[in-house]
Amino acid sequence: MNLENRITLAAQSAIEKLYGTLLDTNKIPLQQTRKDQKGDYTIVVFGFSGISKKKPEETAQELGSYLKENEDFITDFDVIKGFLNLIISDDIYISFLIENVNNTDFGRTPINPDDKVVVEYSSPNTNKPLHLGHIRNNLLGFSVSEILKANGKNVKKVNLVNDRGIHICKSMLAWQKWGDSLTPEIANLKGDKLVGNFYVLFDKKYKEEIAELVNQGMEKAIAEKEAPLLKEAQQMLLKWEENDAETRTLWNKMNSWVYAGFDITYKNMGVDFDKICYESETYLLGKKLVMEGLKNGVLFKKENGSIWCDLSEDGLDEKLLLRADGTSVYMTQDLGTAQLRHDDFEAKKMIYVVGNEQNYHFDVLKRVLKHLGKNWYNDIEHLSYGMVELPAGKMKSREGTVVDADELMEEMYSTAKVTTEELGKTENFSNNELNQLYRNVSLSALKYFILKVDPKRQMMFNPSESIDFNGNTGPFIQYTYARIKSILRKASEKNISTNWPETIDEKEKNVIQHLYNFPAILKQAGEQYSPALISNYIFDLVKSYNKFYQEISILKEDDEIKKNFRIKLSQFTAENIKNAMLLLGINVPERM
RNA sequence: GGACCUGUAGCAUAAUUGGAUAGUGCACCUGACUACGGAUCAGGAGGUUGGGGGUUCGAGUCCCUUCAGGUUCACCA
Repeated sequence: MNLENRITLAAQSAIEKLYGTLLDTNKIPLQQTRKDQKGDYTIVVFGFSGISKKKPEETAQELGSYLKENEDFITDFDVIKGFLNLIISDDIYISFLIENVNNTDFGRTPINPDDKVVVEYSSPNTNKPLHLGHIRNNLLGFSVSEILKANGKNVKKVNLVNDRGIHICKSMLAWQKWGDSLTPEIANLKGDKLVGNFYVLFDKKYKEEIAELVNQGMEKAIAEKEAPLLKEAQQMLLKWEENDAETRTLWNKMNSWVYAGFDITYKNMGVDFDKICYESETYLLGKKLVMEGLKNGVLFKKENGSIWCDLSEDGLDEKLLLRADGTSVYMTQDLGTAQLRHDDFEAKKMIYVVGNEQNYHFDVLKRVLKHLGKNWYNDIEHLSYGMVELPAGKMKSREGTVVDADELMEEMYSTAKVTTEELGKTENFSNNELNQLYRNVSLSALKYFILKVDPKRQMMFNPSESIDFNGNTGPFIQYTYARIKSILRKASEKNISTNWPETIDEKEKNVIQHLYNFPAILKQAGEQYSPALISNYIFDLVKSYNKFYQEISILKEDDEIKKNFRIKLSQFTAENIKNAMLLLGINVPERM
């Protein structure tokens, strides 16, 4: 039984004895005592006044006296207004450490194979390279998957590649027209970058056409629809859906360039997938579902042949599901994808890691599924995260205002190299090891920087200010880990005592209290899909350890029992830092 | 215009889900290495939680109102 339960149970029986009322334990508000107050746990007694018929302060006093008297793990208490602060016996913390120090699965729940969860993330378009927004998506998806695994879920990580649609045709068309048979090899360029350039080129030429049409006296809105280039792209999409051999060959070729490019980026980022799906494989199923829906009368057809879902009863508009020319739209694909995923995995939850700009889309998706009679529509969960904003505003690929993923990681690497050369202890490192370390440190800075922010929040990134390596950062945590490991290397042979101290110092206790909270934090992070909770936890743990480290000697302690205890505490802290950082997809180096 | 989201110190972010004097990091100022690794630690300064009202023992958190920003409402994805 954990400490919180022990306290609430003790309080429950105390209240019954004192006031004759049996309260449910979840009606007893328990929280950790603020750092600036004396005590470990606090019972908030304002709500008990009705039962005790006394002022909150008196109630707290009585309750505190009773608990101190009758519970040996509560050694003292302190009352401030309606707050009853309890002081817990050191024994509890000492034995907690002893019991868990060798538990490498501390806080984790064993995986239950039946508790299946699908996490979809990344989901790039194959017409442009990955940028900072994708980085947030990838890191979140990967980390949330790890967190769910640690909470016992059987997680399948899925990448749904958006490989078809008019936008893909645009870059294909541009390459066909002006590409001059250029390949990534000839251009000496990553495939995704090359294709992205043609997407931008299309947009440029398209805008030129519009300008010309407007010059000739056409209205801008009409010109945007009538521009020959757009018509050509639409033709191409039609040919693609008709399985035209030439179009498909070009499509396959250009997409394979992009995939080769993405693979490099994913590898550098350290994310991976259990399965890669392609929308080109699901849109037909989507079409089928739409036709079924039409037959069953839950959808309707307009005069021009387009098919719609009426969501006015849900307080929304009509939603297009198939165009008049019979080609599918984004929603069509997603219907198919959802069905396929539901059938394939039999998952209890299907989590989509997608930006909050698509909140409406997922709302509609679930409602359409409901209309189609898919009673599992509620298994879909949209993990909606905020946009990454630059000082200049939103990133737009077509306008070139993006922070490229590869370039950003490259810059971080250089910074890590400079910093490590200046401060690191890397004598004896081979070139290979150095390279690994720079990569490790730079990725930790980047990943931590992004994951420490609550996913729901929009976050700010200023490319001209490089990401920090001091303070609340990944490298700071890595440094603490490396320093502990250094101590442990020196301590390994001297560690002989098997006895434990009877009391501990305030600083030691503080570290243990943080460690003690880890399982609860992990659980909460799993419920809220929030890596930020984990990163905040690690930072607080590390700070408390550093305070302890700075003030209390470990290896120079004469008392063997105390020394041994402090080594164990350091060992457990290091292990926990390592495991918690892995939940964020970050590795910690033994030396740096 | 309708719908949804977000406003916390110069910047970036927390707040145990309604609890105590709103924490923390960067940047700024002061101090600590003949030390187990100073990428550290100790201290200082910096706040009307966008504004106004309400609910109650108690509000950054809930309700109303107002201001500012963002997203979305496509035969784009």
